[in-house]
Amino acid sequence: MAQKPSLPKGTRDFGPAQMLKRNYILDAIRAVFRKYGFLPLETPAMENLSTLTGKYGDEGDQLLFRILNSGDYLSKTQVSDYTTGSKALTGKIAEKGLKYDLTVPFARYVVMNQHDIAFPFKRYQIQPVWRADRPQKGRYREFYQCDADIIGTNSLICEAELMCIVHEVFDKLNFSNFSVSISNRKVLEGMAEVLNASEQFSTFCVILDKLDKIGQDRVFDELGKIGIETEALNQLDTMLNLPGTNTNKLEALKELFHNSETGLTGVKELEDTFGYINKLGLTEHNLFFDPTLARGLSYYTGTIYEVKPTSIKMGTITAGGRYDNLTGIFGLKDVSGVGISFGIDRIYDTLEELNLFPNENEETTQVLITNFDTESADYALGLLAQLRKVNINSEFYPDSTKLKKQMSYADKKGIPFCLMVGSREIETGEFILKNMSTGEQKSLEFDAIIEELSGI
RNA sequence: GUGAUUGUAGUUCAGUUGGUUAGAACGCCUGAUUGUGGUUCAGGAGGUCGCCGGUUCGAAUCCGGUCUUUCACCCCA
Repeated sequence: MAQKPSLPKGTRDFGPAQMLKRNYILDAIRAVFRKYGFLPLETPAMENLSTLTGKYGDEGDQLLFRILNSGDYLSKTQVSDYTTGSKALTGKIAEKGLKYDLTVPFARYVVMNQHDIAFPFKRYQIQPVWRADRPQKGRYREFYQCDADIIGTNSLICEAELMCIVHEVFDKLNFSNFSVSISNRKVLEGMAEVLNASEQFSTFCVILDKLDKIGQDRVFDELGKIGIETEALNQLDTMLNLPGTNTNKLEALKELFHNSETGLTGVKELEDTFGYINKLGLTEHNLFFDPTLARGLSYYTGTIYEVKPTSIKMGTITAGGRYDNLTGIFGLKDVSGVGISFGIDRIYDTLEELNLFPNENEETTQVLITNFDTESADYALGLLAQLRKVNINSEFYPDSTKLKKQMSYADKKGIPFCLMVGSREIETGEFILKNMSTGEQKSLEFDAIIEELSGI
């Protein structure tokens, strides 16, 4: 008895209709990455666990998919490993894991190839990653990341260029209802200094990050619980709700940060970044300095930013930031990088919800030649070859079944034209070309048909 | 990892307090139309009610387990 097939939890098939749309997004992203001078890179699906573990925190380690060793994987274990618990045991029976993101394998690659790489190194990478998370809305166990990173320079011009990339990609996709929030981790450190909470900086960020989710009141409650005083919270309230333009906000922060060197550096970096953005000709309409932005704790040290759609309810669709010491964990110190990651799955959902996918698909077949019988099939194959020679996407129905079935196939596949090549047409040298959307048919010589089809 | 939730035809879903042969819409197949799709009409096929076990004279329905779906938390894209 046949068993019902199924997919592993959190994974999906992408059918032809979905793939055409996904490729539409990926092509746009890839084209812009190339335009800005990024080179492609791919790394293996699996990495040594020693490369992956310890880079994403304890939580992250638990979310790694581990690959069971090949062969007699129990040969290196003892009964005591089993009784000690699964952690001790997995270390001995699994040496490899599926990659968790693209950034750590990239850092591993840069360190391994540091002598061949011309710095600053600009690479883009579009690959699936895997997390053993419990799936939910917008979260899968296998999903794609589209990353571009510049490593080996501190220049804030890179930040500005990444902002241009964001705008250019979404412009290419005819999507304009998004906003970019940008901040700098040094600004957050400045805030923590003003609040006298530098010691608890990472806790401070975790709580602040919940702001748009649980609201300022509850965030302040939690901050109060970790010992931040009411007076300090009043100052924080001021900092988080600065009025005016990006420039106004940064100016105001300078006053508030007069005792925090780190904070002032952060403000300066943001000012410089905005300056470069202007010089690159990008209007700031979709770009906002947001002092409440607190994402990306793990390795970000400077600029941080994220992009969200404004007209619909949707999480972050693109994000990134600067990391000063990611290669340091593999032994290459003082190499700063900054990157961007487009979340194609969420961009897909956004474009779908806003109905922004183009209707026409160049990739689908333009014309279907119908199959009447063996003799006309031989003739039709010659015409098929000629159509393809002039780059008209075309196909020939492989079986000489009823016309009804063949045309129904063309209809379902969205093929705009059917070409009838039967004994009558072969005799007269005029073939019937049927427009499937209007139902109109013309009897034309083959040259005229090519002309008709190329003129689309 | 924690707490909920879902599963019935290819798809989306009905299915009463546990009671005879589990239904609908859409889709699919055949014909009306032997050289014409998308419209219309007539007919037809299609189900281990997720899986395993339990309660019962009797289970799609109640109970337990398991897998799966979706959602929230943790965390993250």
